[in-house]
Amino acid sequence: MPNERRKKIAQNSLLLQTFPQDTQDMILSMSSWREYDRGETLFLQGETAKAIHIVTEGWVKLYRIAPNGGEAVVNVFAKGQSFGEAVAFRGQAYPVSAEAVTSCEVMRIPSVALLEAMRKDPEIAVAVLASTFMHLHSLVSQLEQLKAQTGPQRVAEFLLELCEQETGSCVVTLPYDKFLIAGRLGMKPESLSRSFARLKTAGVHIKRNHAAIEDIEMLREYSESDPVEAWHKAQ
Amino acid sequence: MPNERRKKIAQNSLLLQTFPQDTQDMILSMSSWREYDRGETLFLQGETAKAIHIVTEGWVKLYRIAPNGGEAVVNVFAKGQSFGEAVAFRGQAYPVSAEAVTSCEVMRIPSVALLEAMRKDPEIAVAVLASTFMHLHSLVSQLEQLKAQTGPQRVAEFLLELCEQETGSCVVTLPYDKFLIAGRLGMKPESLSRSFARLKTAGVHIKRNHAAIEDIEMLREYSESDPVEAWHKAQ
DNA sequence: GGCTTGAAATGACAATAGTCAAGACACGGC
DNA sequence: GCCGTGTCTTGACTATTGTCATTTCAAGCC
Repeated sequence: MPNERRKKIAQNSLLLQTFPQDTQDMILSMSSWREYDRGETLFLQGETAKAIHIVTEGWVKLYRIAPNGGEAVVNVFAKGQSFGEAVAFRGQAYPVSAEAVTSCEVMRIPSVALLEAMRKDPEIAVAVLASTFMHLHSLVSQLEQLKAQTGPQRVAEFLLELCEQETGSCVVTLPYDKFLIAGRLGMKPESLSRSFARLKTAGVHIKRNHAAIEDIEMLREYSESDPVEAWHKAQ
Repeated sequence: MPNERRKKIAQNSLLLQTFPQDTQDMILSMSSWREYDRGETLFLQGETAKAIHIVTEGWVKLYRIAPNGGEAVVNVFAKGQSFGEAVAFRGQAYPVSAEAVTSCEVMRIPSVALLEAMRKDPEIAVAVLASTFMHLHSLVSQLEQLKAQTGPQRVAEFLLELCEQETGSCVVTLPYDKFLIAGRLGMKPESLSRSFARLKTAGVHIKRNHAAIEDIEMLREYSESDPVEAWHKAQ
């Protein structure tokens, strides 16, 4: 396999990119890769964490099964993103389960490797904290969305995060199937469908797994508007 | 003021309790205390973080104002709890705002103090990461609740977290006013009222700011049951 | 081409949660 | 005790979301 490619992706990940070269090499030499098929489980909630994961290809979802059987998608990670930093250090139990949503390739850094690096260079600890903070921040954003925005507004924000531009119009590709998108946004697939239908008046047109956005700024305005106001706009 | 009491609470906080004695002393000597009146702001989202906070008396809420004006309560902290660990190290901007919900007393640890401690003893970094992980975990739990449980079930779980026992019956005191509880649980005060009414059939009786739980296990079963099932029970 | 299959959209209905307005209740001041 | 204030509860109504059944659509296969 193209081992160099993997290394490059890992080195450019948010977690490792700020580390000095020799530390990166040390960590990479202690890590392993594994490929997963779509639907395969990386780990289950409750299992003891012994490694940090970095996605080098494909998509991985973190989810949680509530005691009542409901599934809550906590996050979906793409190439270059890492997860499990904070939990691995203490050998604690994963609070979530992880599953491959496409066939994918994941790098496993044994937590002892990072612990060792942290002992040598306290700056590494700060870098790990910074990376953990990103996750914290993303969870806070999700909470805000769930508590303070309507369904269609959450969908609008999701689409906005996918496009790279700030203004104008663009076409984005939906990264995974609608069932998963719905889960990530805390709604049922049917509600997602209806939300897409609503967004037509805000200049969004869905065709298969592509979404055409007429005017990014208009959509942003919609996602940031007052729920009652948003309703009138969508009539 | 009883400075000894403050120090004791801070030392028993989840963040500091695992630190060696001399590190605790060093950190405490560099910290300051401040009192806040109900409603006063500790900091606003977007401000640069320079310190970690530990509540030594009263209650502090972290909240976020969405672009559309909606408020989302991210968490409410009691005596002995700390927040702002991950963000302070990088001098990043707070992702949330903090406000005193009762008159309270808060200790501020300048981030330089902890950075210094981390440089001396890498174990400190692991302790800080563990503490950050607690926050991460609590946010994940909240997401699960919001996405996979009905209103009354979330209220039931909130009550269960307040009682210390695992079985039998007990009376818990609602720690802050219902408006704030509603916000924390992602609902309007009216819905909270109705949820309480529903929980009567699950053996919960609200009187002022006290909640009497007839049978803790029965309530847990209710909070963990399937939403549709839960509805039949509540009829 | 016609068939099967799975994902996605739609419609009808039930249940949940929000909004607005009115009423009940405790607490403090006088 | 009485009254005002603010908090909490209740009721009526509306909007949103979930559920279930049905239909549409596109893609793959023989």
